[in-house]
Amino acid sequence: MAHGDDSDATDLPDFDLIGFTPYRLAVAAKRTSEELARKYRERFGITIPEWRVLVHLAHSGEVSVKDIEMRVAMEKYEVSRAAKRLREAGLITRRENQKDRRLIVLSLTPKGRAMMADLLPMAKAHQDRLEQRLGKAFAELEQGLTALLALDAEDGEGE
Amino acid sequence: MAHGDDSDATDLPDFDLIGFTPYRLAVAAKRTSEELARKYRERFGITIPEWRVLVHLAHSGEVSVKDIEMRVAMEKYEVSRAAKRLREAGLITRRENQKDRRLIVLSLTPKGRAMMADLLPMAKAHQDRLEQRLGKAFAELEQGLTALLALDAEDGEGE
DNA sequence: GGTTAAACGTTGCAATTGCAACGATGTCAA
DNA sequence: TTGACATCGTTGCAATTGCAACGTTTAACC
Repeated sequence: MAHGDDSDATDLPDFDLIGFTPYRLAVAAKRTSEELARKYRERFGITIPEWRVLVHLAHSGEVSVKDIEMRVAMEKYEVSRAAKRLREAGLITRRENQKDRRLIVLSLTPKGRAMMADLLPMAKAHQDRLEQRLGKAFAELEQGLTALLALDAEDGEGE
Repeated sequence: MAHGDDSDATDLPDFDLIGFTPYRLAVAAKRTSEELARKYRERFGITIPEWRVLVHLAHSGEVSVKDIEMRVAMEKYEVSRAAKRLREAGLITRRENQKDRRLIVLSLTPKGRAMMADLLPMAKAHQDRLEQRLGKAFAELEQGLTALLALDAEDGEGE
C-alpha cells in the first residue's frame, strides 16, 4: 500500500533543535547565568538584576533608572524593583535630581562600595577563567556576539 | 587634599558590564528569543517551550517527557505543562508506554504534523537568514557556542 | 514474596515576571 | 498662563515560573 500503516506522514523537513542557533544561545546563556546567579546569591544574597544595577553604579557613579534601563538591557520596572531591594539592603541610596525632579539619582552607599570591592574582582576572575577555559574559542565567541548584538541594533526588528 | 571631597572612594576596579561575556550572552539570547517568540505566538499561538516540544516531536517521533527533558534543556515540569497545553490545542496526543507505565508517549496529531509542516520551513529560513546576516561572524559564533556548551557538560559545575 | 528505594510525570503554592495604568513632573505651543 | 502631550519611575494585577511534594509504577535488595 502506498500510504503506510501508522502514518499520514506528511514528510516533515528534518530539523534538529540542537543545531538551531537561537536555541543554542538560549541554552548557553541559561547555563552561564545560572552558574553566576548561584554564586552571587550564596555569596552576597543578590539576584542578577540587582547585580547588574550594582555593577553599573560601580562603573558609572550616579545614574538614573532611565540610564540603567538604556545601558543595561533591563526594563525600567526591573531596575525599579531591583533598586528598591538594594535600598532596603542598605547598598544604595536614592534621591531626586534637582534639575529634573522626575529623575532619580541612584548611588552606592559605603556598604555598597565595600561589597563591590569584593564582588568586582570575582567577576573579573570569572571572566578570566571563562576566557582561559575556552581558549581560542573565546575570541570567536566574542566576535560572533559582537556581530550579533550590533545586528539587532541596526535593523529595528524588521517586521 | 589627598582624600577628595565627595568620596570615601574605595577605588573600585573598573569593570564594564558591556564587556562581560555572561551578560553579552544573556542579552543576545533574550533578543533572539523574543524575536522568535513573537513570530510563533502571532503565527501559531504557541510559546517557546511548546515550540521546543513540537520540534523535538517532529524530529524524533514518539518520545517521553523524560526524553525531551534530557535532549532539550527543559525541566520536566516545563515539558509537562507545555504538553498539557499542546494536548488541549489538539496538536499532540499522549498515551502510556506499555512496557513501562511510568513513561508517557507523546506524539504529534495530524493537525500537529500539518502545523509543523508550515513551521519548520520558517525555522529553517530564520536560521538561514541569521547565517546570512552574520556572514563570517556566524561560523565564529557557532564555534564559540559549541566550545561553551561542551564545557558546561564536561566539568560538572565544579563545587 | 515483601519491603524499601528510585524514577517518572503532575500539580499546589509561593515567588517572580511582564504589562499596562497611574501619579508626578517637565516640555512645548498657542 | 494654560492646556495638551511626553517622560520618568512605581505599582496593581494577572500570568508564568520554579520548587518541592505527591501518587503511581518499577527496580533492587533481603
